[in-house]
Amino acid sequence: MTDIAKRARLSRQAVYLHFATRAELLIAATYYLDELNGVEDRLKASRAARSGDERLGAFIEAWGNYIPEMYGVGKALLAMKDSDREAAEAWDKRMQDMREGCAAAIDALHRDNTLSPDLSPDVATDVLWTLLSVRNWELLTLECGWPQAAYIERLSTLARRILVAPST
Amino acid sequence: MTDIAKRARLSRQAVYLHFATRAELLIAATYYLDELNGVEDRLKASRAARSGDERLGAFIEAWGNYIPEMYGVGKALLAMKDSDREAAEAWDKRMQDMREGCAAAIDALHRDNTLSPDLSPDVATDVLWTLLSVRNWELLTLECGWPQAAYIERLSTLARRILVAPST
DNA sequence: CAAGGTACTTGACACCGTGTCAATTGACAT
DNA sequence: ATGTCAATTGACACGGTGTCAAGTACCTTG
Repeated sequence: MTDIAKRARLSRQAVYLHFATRAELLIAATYYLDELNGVEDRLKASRAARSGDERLGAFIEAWGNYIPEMYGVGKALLAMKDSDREAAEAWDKRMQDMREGCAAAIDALHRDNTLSPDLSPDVATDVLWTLLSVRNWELLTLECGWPQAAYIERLSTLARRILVAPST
Repeated sequence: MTDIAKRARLSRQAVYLHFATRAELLIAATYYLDELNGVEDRLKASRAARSGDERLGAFIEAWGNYIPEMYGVGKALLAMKDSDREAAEAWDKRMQDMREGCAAAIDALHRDNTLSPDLSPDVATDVLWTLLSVRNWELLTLECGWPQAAYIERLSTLARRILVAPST
């Protein structure tokens, strides 16, 4: 909080006039960032895709490119998840929202009859959701050094290979 | 530290007579757990497998079943990774060791000529390493509710589908 | 101009968790 | 009986979050 106040050229106490707790501040920051980046619209765009396969690709691209934008605040929120109920709920809600995107993509595949036959929609959603987790992005880009573009591209192929039935 | 001391029926200060810092204690705990569970041997067993495919399966099973055993301490270590150099190094070392197991399995596939042709060994190792991360285990079993056996089985099929070239 | 409100300041303080230190105790071995 | 070792109690420093009180600077409105 001291650091944040400094950057804002405020006293630490003044920050508390705007946000009651650290968690609240971070959560507000995520909303602000979302608005700034027009995330809603970008995710909405992925819903326009016709085929399930296209939709999957569009969703991965939209979400995958969103991660680095929110990673700073996201990491801070994640770090306090274990000790702060408010932070945990905010994070989990975000992840549940994201999961709906996954479920929608899987559903589209399912309707197309292109969902890999040995995966139920639920399990497929679990897999996609986990594959696209922020932690995985962290590992692949920051630890393994994948450039962002490679991350998007490789995850798209990966997801497709796992989830989409091989075209006869 | 207070809680740990209580459980050990010691004063908090006495704990510091044995372990200089919280991080040191947790790290020692991981070593102790490893020894107790004979993890070395179990991982070694996976090296005996003949084909790359077998080796991959054995490794996933060994590591995947190791995760829940170390998860308690592992989580505590992970939680302080961002704020404690010692903890970060210990964790990263563990993950690097695990990565070697991944690399060995990928290498075996590569030698068998059964590694999926559109993946370089390095990228394949990155993918397997990420797939088998503790965070992914956490998401799939604790958040998605996969039973441990399902986790192992599904991850094996998943990994195989991603990494192993479809047999002509 | 005066009064009031608003945003902010400084400074003090409580609470919690980690880590340190000094003085003491009790058991055991030589 | 003496020394050593493991543990105890109690106090304290430090850093971070969150709270509170009192004061200030500025702006609006009557």
